[in-house]
Amino acid sequence: MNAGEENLLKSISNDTLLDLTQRYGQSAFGFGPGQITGSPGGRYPLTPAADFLSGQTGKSNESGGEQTSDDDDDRFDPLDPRKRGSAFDDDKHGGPLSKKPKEQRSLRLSINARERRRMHDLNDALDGLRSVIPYAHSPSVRKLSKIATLLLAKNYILMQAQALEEMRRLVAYLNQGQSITSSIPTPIAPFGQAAVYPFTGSALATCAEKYSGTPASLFKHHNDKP
DNA sequence: TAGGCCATCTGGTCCT
DNA sequence: AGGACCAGATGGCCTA
Repeated sequence: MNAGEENLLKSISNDTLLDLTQRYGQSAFGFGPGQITGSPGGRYPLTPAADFLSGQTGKSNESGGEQTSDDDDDRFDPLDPRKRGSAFDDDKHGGPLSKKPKEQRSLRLSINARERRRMHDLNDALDGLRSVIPYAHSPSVRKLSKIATLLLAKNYILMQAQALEEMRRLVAYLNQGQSITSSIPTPIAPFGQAAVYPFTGSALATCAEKYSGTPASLFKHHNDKP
């Protein structure tokens, strides 16, 4: 996780994230301390969540499209240096393609366009992933990097699986207690008392928070690497 | 200025 | 043969 994403965590939510960063720190992303070193900022502009979400609006599925030429992609901007591509496909720059036959050049441009669309589809899928995992989507928060998105999603899935498992155990425990104490009503011990409640302390102490879907609950678990 | 992140091009490989 | 997928190379942008 870079410093930009560290800042992201700090700006997710004034209340929950303060607690989050203090308790779980950077390991919430699943990175080890050694992987945090360097920590120069990310390149992301202060992109609102709606910014990359709006990139999906009105977007057709280009993978199944019939467009084949190099300039058919509406997201491809020849005037934008970051979207224009390298000088290799520019005759005026005398790139390798300029020495190839026109047919080969045309084929290469077609392949390039296809690859570009494929990568755009991949990025759209990543945007979709960002939109469903709980992290701040406010304009003041940087967009998650690709690697951070994947790691955060992985932790989120693992946390949800654990939450589900503990919920099952909770239901089983309640059902069991009901059958045993049906004749003699006994007060049930409060959550968190491990002596009478066979669940992990973390599961009990933050039961409500755990299932509320807050970022804190997301970052809390599964910091270890497989 | 270094390093992180990204988009794009490119050639290779595999699959249909 | 054509398309999908992949990884390496390259260069631009941004931030500390």
